[in-house]
Amino acid sequence: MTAKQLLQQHKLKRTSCREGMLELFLASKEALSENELREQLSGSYDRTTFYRSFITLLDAGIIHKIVVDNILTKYALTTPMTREHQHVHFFCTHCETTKCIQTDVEITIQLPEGFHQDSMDILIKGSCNHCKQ
Amino acid sequence: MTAKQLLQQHKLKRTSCREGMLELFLASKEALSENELREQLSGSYDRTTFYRSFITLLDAGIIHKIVVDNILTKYALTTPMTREHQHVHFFCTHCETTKCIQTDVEITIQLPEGFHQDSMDILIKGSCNHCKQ
DNA sequence: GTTCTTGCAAAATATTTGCAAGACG
DNA sequence: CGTCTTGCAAATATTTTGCAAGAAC
Repeated sequence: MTAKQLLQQHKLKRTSCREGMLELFLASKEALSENELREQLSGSYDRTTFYRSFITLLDAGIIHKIVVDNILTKYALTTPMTREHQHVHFFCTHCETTKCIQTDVEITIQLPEGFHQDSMDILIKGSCNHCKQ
Repeated sequence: MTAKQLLQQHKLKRTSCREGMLELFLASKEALSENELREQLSGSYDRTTFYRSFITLLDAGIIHKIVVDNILTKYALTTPMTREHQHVHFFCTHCETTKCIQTDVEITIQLPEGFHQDSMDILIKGSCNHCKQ
């Protein structure tokens, strides 16, 4: 799957900003922040454009957003694996690497009477393989 | 446990802002936002004071912070139940009510080789008992 | 050529910091 | 009275909006 195909598949205009962002997402094993994208695209685009592109790609479901406390916002491709209801993210508290974790176990939490669950976000914080102590 | 006791126990000065905040937390079954606290304390304190009081109470471990995406930040008392490594919050996408959910089930997620878990935050989104459709 | 996207400027929002005045113990 | 806390002003950061020029199809 290429950036071009992803955009066409979702009937989105193929602009260089969107295509550049998607290429970076496709090449990365980890979630990326706005700043990381900006650096790698050599600051070619305005911040406003990034924000609007994020919204477009989020709405299309091509990427999803990962927010860690209020510290950090990252984005990652939505793959079949991450499209699931149940979605686990790992955040390294040392290097801030953030990634989607595959899980086969079905997690169920008993809610109080009258509460209804739509989705569940799970964030695990710790040290990644490069930062292990 | 009273607000006064909580502050003394943690060797914190007993100021009216801290005490007022803690009284609201003690009386509430749900997490509260800065705005909710401000309204209920009739805007008696500066925003800066709230932020600094949050930091003080967070550092002391008296309260904890719940961030929902980037939309909303709430705070709730840290009770023995919520002091656990594993922490479940419920967020109602209609009325934005946010609360800590008790769970006895121990959730374990297999991390990739070399990754180490310190903590896990679980956020369940859905409708609360008042907003159920 | 019509519609959607971009860049710029500016506004809105959330949060942090410095400093002098004031409250707590 | 010494130390910690508050309020104000201002800085910083993030995100949103309006509008005219430009690109995509």
